[in-house]
Amino acid sequence: MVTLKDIADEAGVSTATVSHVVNGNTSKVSRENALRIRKIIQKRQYVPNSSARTLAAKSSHIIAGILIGGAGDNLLKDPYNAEFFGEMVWAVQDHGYYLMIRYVNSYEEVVRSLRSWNIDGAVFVGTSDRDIRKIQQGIQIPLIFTDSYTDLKKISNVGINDFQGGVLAAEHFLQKGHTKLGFVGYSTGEQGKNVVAERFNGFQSALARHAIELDTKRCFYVTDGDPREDIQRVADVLAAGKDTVSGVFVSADKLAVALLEALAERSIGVPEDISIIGYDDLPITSNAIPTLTTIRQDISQKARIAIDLLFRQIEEKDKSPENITLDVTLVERDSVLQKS
Amino acid sequence: MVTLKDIADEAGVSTATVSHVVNGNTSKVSRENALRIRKIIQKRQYVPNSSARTLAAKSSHIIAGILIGGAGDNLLKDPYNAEFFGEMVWAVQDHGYYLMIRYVNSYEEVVRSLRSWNIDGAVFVGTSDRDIRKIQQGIQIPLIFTDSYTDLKKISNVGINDFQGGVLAAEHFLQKGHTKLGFVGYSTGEQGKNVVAERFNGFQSALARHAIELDTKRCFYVTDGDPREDIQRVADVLAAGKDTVSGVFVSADKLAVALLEALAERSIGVPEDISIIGYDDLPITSNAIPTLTTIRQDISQKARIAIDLLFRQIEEKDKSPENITLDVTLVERDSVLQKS
DNA sequence: GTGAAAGCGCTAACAT
DNA sequence: ATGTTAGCGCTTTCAC
Repeated sequence: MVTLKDIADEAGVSTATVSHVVNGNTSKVSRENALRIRKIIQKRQYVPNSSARTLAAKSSHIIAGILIGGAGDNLLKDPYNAEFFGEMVWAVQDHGYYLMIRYVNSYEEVVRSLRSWNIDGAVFVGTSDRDIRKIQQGIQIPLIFTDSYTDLKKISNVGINDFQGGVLAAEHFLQKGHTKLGFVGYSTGEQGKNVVAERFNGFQSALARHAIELDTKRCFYVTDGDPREDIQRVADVLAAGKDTVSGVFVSADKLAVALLEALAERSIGVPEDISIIGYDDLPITSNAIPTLTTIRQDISQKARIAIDLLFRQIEEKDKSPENITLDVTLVERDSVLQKS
Repeated sequence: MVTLKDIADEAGVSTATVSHVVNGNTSKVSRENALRIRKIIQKRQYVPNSSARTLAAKSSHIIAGILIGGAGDNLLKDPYNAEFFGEMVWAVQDHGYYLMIRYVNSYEEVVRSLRSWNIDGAVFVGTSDRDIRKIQQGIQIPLIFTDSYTDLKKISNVGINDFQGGVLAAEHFLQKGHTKLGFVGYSTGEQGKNVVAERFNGFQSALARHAIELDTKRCFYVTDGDPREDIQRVADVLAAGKDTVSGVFVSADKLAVALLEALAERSIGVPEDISIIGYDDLPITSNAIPTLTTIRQDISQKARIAIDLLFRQIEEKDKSPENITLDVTLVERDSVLQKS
């Protein structure tokens, strides 16, 4: 293994000089020396040892991508996570950093890995409010959370306008002549603001503005994880009372597609009998039958902004936390019927 | 920051003793000391510094997941890669290791990152034969490649029985009464054995066994990257000569789905006019219209086996390389017509 | 069973 | 502009 010292010896200079060259500290080294040293580095295929660097400089140039979820689940198989972290990879590398991907199910674990590797910053997906508090306490490097509605003022977050998504869905239904509406969402089990609640609130309040009430009997919450069974139940209720509901806003495309299938099995036509609007605009929406009208969020953009934010915080030591909210749009496809 | 030394001081022992405790080297420490030290570690929330460890022990406990591809592409957005690497994450963590994900487009870059971090082992997806040679030379840690057909004897590889997949497709077509067949595949630009060529060979040779010739005019190769345009061309030819082809074997589901759409635009019915068999069994196949009959490979299993192989090589220092081939199966859906 | 001490490869403060 | 040197936190050999 070729070390800094080897290069220094061969060049007849001190390790300090070589170190400066390696780190592009040109102002401290003479032209000739710099050039000569670079040549030797090239020739000997010298690669700096990142561990030694980290140890001495207390900065690893590692960014952690943390996914919170149940043990054993393939978290990246979820198209949302795959796009988000997949986009992060280049963004991180473009800054000359390395990306460590970590699945965790306890905050202690997060803190341990972050500390152990002298991680310079981390981006989280799937964090609950409880965890955010604890993680924030245990660690003092830049941390970016996503889709969080915690009231902790000092956290940085990138989210989308979930409320507005609900509004868009409501307005689209109204515009198409639907007034008997329902809602299906994941139940997060969390109190207070959260992604699902906001989507619901936006939906409900836009309807209220038009003096339309959302029948709570037509609002369903399904458990996260495997929603298959719950969705069957929802489909049953919907099928039974199909005259009482003409449009359903579903808080996630994954759920909406499952509902589509469950309704098809019960010979309920979409959009003839029931219209559906999803959320996220995952790739599956264009292959669904019918193709799904949905609220689109730009996942890749979210990832890039998360990394931008992160590096701004890494560079400007005590930058104050930011909370960024991205816009969403409605993508019209074939799952909403135009009523005469 | 709490260090080994802090713990040692508080316990009134040497750092060597604490180090042994941390590393579970119980045989070298008295019961009482071990217990007491563990308590202090717990109380002080001591977390070992991985960089220092790596530097001293020359092993980082980092595994690299390397994806080769064009700059800028979101490689993890591809469902195959997402499932493969997503599955790797747990497998790696279960062994107490960390996963670094890296997109690269040159072998020098691979070698640099691997060396820089003292990476203990790496798994590759998307490597070309040329690269494998060079990477192999530049680095002497356990390396696992996937889907490679290089003739280098000393590399470890996990692949699938591509040839057999082609055979299964051919037999299925024959069994359903199809004899006028075609093929569509990515052109890899590589000479010699490769995934696409093997799938084709299996297909062709199974047909040959039944004295059926594959018309080269009905075999198409499309460029990797964005195949949209090429697929349009293929669809045109297929549409024009639709009486001369009744079944097409497509070397990848992604391609098959694109073809499905292109044919639909030309009012060619699948499977009424043309039957199609894909390859991979990606999730999209069940949402395609019609649902796609395809050759299934178990991507998660492949990932787990890759990691198994890797750790066996890491543990048994000079284990000889292994080349594992996994079976594939045909999943029958609705894209192949039963001819009377 | 325990401790002393020599590194691992690098950075950065300080001296020249 | 360049060199000297003291660590960074840990592992590991060797002596006791």
